[in-house]
Amino acid sequence: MEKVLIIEDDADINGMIKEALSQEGYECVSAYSGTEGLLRIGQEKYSIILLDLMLPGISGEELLREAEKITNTPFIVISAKDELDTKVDMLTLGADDYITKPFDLKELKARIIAALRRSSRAETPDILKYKELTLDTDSHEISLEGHVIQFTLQEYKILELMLRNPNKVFSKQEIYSCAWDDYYIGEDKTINVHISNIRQKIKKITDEEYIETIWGIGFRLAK
Amino acid sequence: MEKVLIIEDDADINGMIKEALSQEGYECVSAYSGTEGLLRIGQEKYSIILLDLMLPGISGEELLREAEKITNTPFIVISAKDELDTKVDMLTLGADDYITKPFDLKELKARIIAALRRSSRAETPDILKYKELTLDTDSHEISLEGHVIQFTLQEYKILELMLRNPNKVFSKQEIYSCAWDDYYIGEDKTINVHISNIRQKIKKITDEEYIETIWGIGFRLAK
DNA sequence: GAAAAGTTTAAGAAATGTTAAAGACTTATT
DNA sequence: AATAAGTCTTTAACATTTCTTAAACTTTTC
Repeated sequence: MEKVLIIEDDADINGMIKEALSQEGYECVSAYSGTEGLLRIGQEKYSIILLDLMLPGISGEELLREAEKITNTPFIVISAKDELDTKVDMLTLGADDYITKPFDLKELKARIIAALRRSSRAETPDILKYKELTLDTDSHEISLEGHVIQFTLQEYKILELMLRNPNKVFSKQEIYSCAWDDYYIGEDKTINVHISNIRQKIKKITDEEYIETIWGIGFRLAK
Repeated sequence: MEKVLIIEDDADINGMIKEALSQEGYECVSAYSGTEGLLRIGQEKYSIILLDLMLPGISGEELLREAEKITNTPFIVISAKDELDTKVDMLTLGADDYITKPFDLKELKARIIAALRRSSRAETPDILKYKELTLDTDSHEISLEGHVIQFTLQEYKILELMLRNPNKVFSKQEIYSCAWDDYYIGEDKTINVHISNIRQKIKKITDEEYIETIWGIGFRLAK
């Protein structure tokens, strides 16, 4: 599902946008200040970000400049009618599109669709991170503290599964059915062996624990 | 210099846009009907195309559909204020952006700049290089350390695919559907054979490895 | 301390990749 | 139209890597 971050300090407008987009099937997250927005951008990957220019804390311009360093998510800038010159600058600076207040929700939706289409066309790789562990879905490479580690197919799949849900505890059944595209049939030792092998490869580089055992339940990324 | 095609039947508006953009240093060509527009698109490569929806001859929608087949030039659709639904469709259909009449020339310029920026970001170069390997998409020639190597069509397509995304690992399915313009049907040994043949041709010139096998996943250019 | 659950090692089984060669197919040439 | 040259696909034997299983060992829970 497409995840949208709405950075807008006016709670009414923020809520209205959220409601409208949620109805269309988007998953929405609201941020009410520039600093909060930046924080959320750093924590999670969004499909698209709606950014109001007038913000408390940090200005929209600054936010855009900062955000560009850490993500390539497309931005749609929202601003009042009288700031056209600023908007020209925004587009030049890096926003993907802009829209002026008051805006028609239909138009906003259309611009979101267009921006998402453009961004999917550009095809950007997914990069998952957890502590010092980085997984690049494009190159299928996993590196730890800068060192590339060679993982086998199953090991890779297990790590990808965990990195996509950093807090979730996975039962062996879940790991099996996800990484093997198959039903789970009794013998569960296989997964223990793979987990063990992953741990050993990680141990060669750092002593820090990356996979935690939850007794009787399964495994997850270590806190 | 950026070349702009303006497809707009109203001579006054067409002229006004042309004048404004020419002042900014764009080279403008005017077309006054859908058919003329399509003709010009076929004849010459434009950086961006401005398209009025209400056209004599052929509708803007139809034109867009036809044009998409022959070019990847971005379109900005221009239309009257009351056709918002149509515009939503336009964006979904393939337009890069839209703007409603009456519009501010400043805004039009900004949207042109944004569209050009996006398109330049997506643009692919004519000559792809990786280490000592050079592929010229124009002459369809591939050379290694200065020596031209004769590759067959399929070999060429596989190499082109890989050179366009130097880090990505390509599964056999991906290679197949890209180089064969066809769906993937089971038998996967074909690709292994082509990879093998490519490697042999490269080996005649250098011992350096250019294609790497990622077990269980596919192939990619060697680091 | 016994039972249950998890870890590790090692070896054989299974899956996947490589290469060479033959035949099928396509295209160019006479 | 026949021949020739080149290209693509399939087959099959072989090589390599990865996966699973089994067994011995360790840790946790009750």
